[in-house]
Amino acid sequence: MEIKQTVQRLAALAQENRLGIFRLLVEAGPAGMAAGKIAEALGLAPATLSFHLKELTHAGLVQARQEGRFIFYSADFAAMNNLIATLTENCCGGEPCLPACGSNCKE
Amino acid sequence: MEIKQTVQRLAALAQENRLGIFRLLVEAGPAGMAAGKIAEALGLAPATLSFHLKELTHAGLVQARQEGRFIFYSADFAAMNNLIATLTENCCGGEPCLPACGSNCKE
DNA sequence: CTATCATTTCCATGATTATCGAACCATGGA
DNA sequence: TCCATGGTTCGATAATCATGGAAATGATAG
Repeated sequence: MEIKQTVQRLAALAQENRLGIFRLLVEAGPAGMAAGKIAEALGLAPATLSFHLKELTHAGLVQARQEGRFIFYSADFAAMNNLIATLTENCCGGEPCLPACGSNCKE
Repeated sequence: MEIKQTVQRLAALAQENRLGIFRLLVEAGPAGMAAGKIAEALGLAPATLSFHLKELTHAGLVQARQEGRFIFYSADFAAMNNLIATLTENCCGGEPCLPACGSNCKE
């Protein structure tokens, strides 16, 4: 992954509200969540939420899909994978410095 | 890992110069690298480098150690592990959304 | 078409960040 | 002690970011 893109994605997640949004969307799964619901869940003003969603979308970490009058946002898991893979390869000396794959690898 | 700390570490890496510094330090390994060498390698003014090193140190991603007249900075691999683990658990729906541990898991 | 609801865009504001020259502090050798 | 060298802190500046009210847009139902 391009270094510029890595920085952009890290920056997108490096903000409390945006990280909260993303975590919520991960929880929500591929179906995603309407903008209004997100705003409600996190107590954000519509304009503020929109601003953050734009950041996340622009970074490629979330996707938007219109459904009726609502706009559903969902996490882009592949993008997140790429980011984590890049960090692992690129910032852990080639070999993952993880205790190898956390708790879910060999079980 | 605390969410505040996660945000702080993401923010520390979400800047081109700082990501560059960190990658350099990962390459340098546990021995680390003197501040001057980092500045030289990345073409940063001393004050600018110092500013970024402080960010990284404060986020717990790098460690400083004085050696003679030099100050050696090194990547804190454990901290990076924690960050990646947190992102994996927390932002990939509990189960890592990675194609499972990249290329290095089962080999 | 119009009314209405969901969301975005526009705009202003305050806060934070990045940069770097200059002054300062610390260490080790003459 | 005094100097040279390696780094940091201070201070100023410009740029970017976060926030939310108000107005505009887009979509749908009636």
